[in-house]
Amino acid sequence: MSGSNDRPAFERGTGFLLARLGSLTARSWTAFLGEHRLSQGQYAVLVALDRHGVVGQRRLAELIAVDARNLVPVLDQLVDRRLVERRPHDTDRRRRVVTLTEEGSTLVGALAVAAAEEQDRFLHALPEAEREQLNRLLQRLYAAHVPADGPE
Amino acid sequence: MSGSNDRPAFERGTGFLLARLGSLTARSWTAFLGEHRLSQGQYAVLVALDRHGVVGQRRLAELIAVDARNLVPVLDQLVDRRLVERRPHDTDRRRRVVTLTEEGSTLVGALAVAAAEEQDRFLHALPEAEREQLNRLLQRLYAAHVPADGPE
DNA sequence: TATTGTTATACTCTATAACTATA
DNA sequence: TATAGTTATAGAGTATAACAATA
Repeated sequence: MSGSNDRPAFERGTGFLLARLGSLTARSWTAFLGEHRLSQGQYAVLVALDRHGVVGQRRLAELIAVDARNLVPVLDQLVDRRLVERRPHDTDRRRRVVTLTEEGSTLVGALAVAAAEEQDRFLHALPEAEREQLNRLLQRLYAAHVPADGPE
Repeated sequence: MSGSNDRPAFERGTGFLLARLGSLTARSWTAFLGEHRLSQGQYAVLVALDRHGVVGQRRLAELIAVDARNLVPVLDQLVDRRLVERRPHDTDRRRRVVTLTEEGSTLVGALAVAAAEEQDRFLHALPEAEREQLNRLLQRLYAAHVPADGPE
């Protein structure tokens, strides 16, 4: 007698699966990014900057759904490697504006193909149509939890 | 000029979304489970045991897709709270067999409704049909990465 | 030799509290 | 008074390396 009881199957609940699959995906990303000496958080910053251009740290933290405090050491490391720059804001002297350097931009571009292949490996169990379906659903869910691209 | 360039939108890639949404889901679970003094890992163990019954630690680690070494302290805590028991295997003296206690089983049952509500809150952006679609896709993906229910 | 469980250790991610300098 | 960035710190998740007991 193993493998069934009279309770709902939370092990198959969407929330449970999202958390576990997120963990597995993060592991996969970590292994892949480690080859380029990047953490998941660092890569998230690079990708977000590549898409959104110049932003303040607060806005950047929102964009990648991490806490602004935890963003500080991540940016420190990226600045050390000259992949991003922190510069003072033109008018608001509280702010420090973050941008990709030439080198950072090049790295994101170079990783693009390999990252796509890595993703394909992880999704190998799903045929193309289902992958697109999954992607659309995840985009909608993500948009509901992360503030969209706004002004400034 | 912000919000577009000529590169593929990795920020919207499935792997990226899975990792970020997994993180957000884990945060949501952590906040919810914290009210019951449970970590995500502890809850994963309880749920897995509730479904699969008596298993060894190696098999248990596989079932919830965590490393067997990291399972040790998690089980220690659960044993301290008398939610699970570790007992010697009947014939193989290397093994220690893990089971839910009466108290652990009761707790999982008590959390069932609240956990379902928590999940609904997180998925509020998707209508029912899409939620089921998402759940099916995630189940298939999860099954491809985690060994299914086997003998013993 | 291989397997089960374990310890020690380190890095990443996340969260709470409190501080500074500006607005 | 509120906001942008920061520091210190702690807990949880994951990973590598190495070990004892048993098969």
